[in-house]
Amino acid sequence: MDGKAPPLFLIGTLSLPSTPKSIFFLFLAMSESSTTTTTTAASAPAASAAASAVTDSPAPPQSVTKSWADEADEETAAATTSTAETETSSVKMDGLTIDGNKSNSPKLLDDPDDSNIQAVTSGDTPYTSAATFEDLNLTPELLKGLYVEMKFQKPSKIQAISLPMILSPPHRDLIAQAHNGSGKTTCFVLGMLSRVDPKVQAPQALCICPTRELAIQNTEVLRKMGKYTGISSECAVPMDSRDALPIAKRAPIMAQVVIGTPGTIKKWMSFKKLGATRLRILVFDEADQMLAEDGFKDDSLRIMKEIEKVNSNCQVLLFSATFNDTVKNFVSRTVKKDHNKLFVKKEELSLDAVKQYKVHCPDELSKIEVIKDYIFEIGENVGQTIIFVRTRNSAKMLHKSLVDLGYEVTSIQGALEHEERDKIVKEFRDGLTQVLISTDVLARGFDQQQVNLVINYDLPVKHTTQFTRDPEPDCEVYLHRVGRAGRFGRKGAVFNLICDERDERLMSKIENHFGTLVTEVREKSVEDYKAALKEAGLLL
DNA sequence: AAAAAAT
Repeated sequence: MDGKAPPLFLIGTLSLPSTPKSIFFLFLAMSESSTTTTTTAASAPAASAAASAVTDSPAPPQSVTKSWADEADEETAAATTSTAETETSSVKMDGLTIDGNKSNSPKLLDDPDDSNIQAVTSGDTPYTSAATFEDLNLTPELLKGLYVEMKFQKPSKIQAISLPMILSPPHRDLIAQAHNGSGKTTCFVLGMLSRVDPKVQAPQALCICPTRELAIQNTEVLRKMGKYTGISSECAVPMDSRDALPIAKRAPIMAQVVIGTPGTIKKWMSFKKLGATRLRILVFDEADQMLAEDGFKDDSLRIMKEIEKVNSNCQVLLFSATFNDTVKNFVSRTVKKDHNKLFVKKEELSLDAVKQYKVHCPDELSKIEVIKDYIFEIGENVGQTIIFVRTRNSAKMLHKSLVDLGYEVTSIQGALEHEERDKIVKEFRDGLTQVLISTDVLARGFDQQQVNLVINYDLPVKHTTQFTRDPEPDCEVYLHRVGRAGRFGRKGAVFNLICDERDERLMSKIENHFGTLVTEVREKSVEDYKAALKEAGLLL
């Protein structure tokens, strides 16, 4: 691309439903390939070609830890050299240092969207940021859903920028990154709903998600938002044993929107029950995971190919809060060449509204002590809590320990039966349970506004380096876990339980990666934890 | 080999 420093333009100020006073500045880069200059009341055009480059940061060496997670494991000392990805920074950002607003305007704690999004648009289509939902030419039924059902007032920042790109011809593919809890789901759900032709009774929008829970959640959001549109939808996740008619015997899917997990969608397609000829829009939620080598890459590409076979004009949307360099590079080659993209620098990705802490625990057992003696003591009144663990076994064991101690906690992990998973999530959503122990099955996307506290019982570790002497943290997963708190700008706190030098190094690598400071809590007294939660804004 | 999906 170009190596010139593109000029910057201030294109809009917006506010969010839950944060009425917030003001943000959005800078977009403009380059020679387009010269757009329309302006509306509170918005202006998004721009063209320019791009982003992100780099990773390293950190120090070794040690070993014993945890329940490791019990079933074998210690292999095969030292893997840290992943040195061949990153052709085909994209660059020279003059694109868009830190302008940082120094100018003080950050508001409850502002979920206070950082910059880099927009790179293809061709010369001018996009005007949407100041209101009315700007988007939505049907009255859909607008009503937004206002009445969803109780939205105005588009969030990512919505304001991405929706015009999604909705206006020529309906280019879009890769969009935005912060956790900033309203990505609304972007693609609204996109799907508004691109469906109500008169056509066939699948026209397809959304693929990494977990059953996310597919169900997204389906629920779509049904709520689309309540007045009459648009039909189907959730493609494995069904409960009993009332499930074998797919071979089922009638073809007529629903206009299908949201599901890769396996079931593949299955439906291979049984010719899910036709792709009328598809107009294909969405990958948590797209980086859906297209990652150790994720669902094969499934995703397979599905895309199946669609391409019968359909040449299906818009592809890729959404996630994280795109590491490797995935980002691959992903850009997966979609059509003239796609648009929105990216956030990784340093600006961690949520300022969620305060991060680390707690030193001498050993594995003391982690439980910290949880019950301190965090539970004061955490009960600050909302719901999710405790993340690394393995299914950890989930089971920690669950048992806490239940034996008399606490009411539940746990979820992929080995549970579907029904059981659904039940546990429902109980948590209904507020019947206060504390949920989870593997990374819920690390991404799970949206429960009452969750204010996240505990990393185990830090997330990259699987490939897990048994090396100096494992790498999984920074993406870390960010997603943290993002379970602080939904839509709410306040939150994370406690990372650190046990040994290995954990120390993981933690500091995470801090380096995001350029954030994780405050240490001295496990001395309940007062210290109270102070921490006060600082996080969760206690008075 | 983790977790995720699902055969």
